[in-house]
Amino acid sequence: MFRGANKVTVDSKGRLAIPTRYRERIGQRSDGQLVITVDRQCLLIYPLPDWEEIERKLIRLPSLHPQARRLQQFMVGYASDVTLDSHGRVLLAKELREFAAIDRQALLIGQGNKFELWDEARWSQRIDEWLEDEQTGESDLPPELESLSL
Amino acid sequence: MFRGANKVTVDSKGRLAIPTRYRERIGQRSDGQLVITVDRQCLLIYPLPDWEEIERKLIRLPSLHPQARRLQQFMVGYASDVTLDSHGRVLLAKELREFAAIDRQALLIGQGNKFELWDEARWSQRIDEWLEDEQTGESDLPPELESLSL
DNA sequence: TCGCAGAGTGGGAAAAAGTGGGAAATCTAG
DNA sequence: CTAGATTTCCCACTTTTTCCCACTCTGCGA
Repeated sequence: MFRGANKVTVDSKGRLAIPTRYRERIGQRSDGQLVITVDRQCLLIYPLPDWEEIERKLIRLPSLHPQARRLQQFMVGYASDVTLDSHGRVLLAKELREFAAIDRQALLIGQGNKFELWDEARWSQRIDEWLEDEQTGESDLPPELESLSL
Repeated sequence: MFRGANKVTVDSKGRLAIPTRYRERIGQRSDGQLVITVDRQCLLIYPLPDWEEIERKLIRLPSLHPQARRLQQFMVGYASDVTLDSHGRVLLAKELREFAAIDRQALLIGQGNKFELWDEARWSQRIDEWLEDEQTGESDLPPELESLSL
């Protein structure tokens, strides 16, 4: 399981160093092969085998449903294969950096079987939104959440 | 599986360079032969064998059904055979370029067994639509999507 | 406190990919 | 049959990518 948040920097060539503590696990799981794709506002980073499972699920969705089609289009469409280089870095394609507005400072957030990669500014904006929503009590939670005990 | 987004440029002669990482696969699958046809807003690029399968399916559709007829007409009608040249480029027929409003800057989007080719401006418009819909909570998702865990 | 080791960062050079243009070949129309 | 136009093929230049090396920084132990 990947956990924890790390500040990371993307250098001028678009390279991103994966924090060392994850490298061994990634090496084991997929021989250093990762797939990076887009979410609404951030990028998602999967070990190759985990991605392949997701991809299978996506492809099985009904392709005439516009929302499903769009999800396929974006997630599979942007998915890019990368391999860790000799220093444990991966190259973020320009298209991905543009999509997620990632310039230099970013946050790598462990999320179980994947990572999220956020532009620093967007992330803090998101924190603000979260706190605001809590304030104004925007809480029509789905039943699964209602009964969740933390 | 083809995946990933690439910025590509169509030169003044209408030629499009297929990114190298796909070439080997295309060479194996169809000896460099591709079929390019139209979708509603973009072009579709299939390896020849995959296209032939699609074509068979299309032709078997009930030809009295107006929507099916139209799909046949456009997809089969515009389908054009191309071969990779010595530098891995293909020639986009003028009719196809006009149909999809592809002028110079375009995006090649891997979608499993095929590619989509979008005019750059149209594609970013599509991204905007996606983000908007998500915002406004247009969520009559099909059950397959509701329960999808990424 | 100093120095060493591991991690992170930046940059240079070789190689590969992308791009554009020209010449030869083919086609079309008069 | 010929002249013009279009297509096809190939070559050369430019840009990007990739690989590798070197320097810096931080944290830990001596």
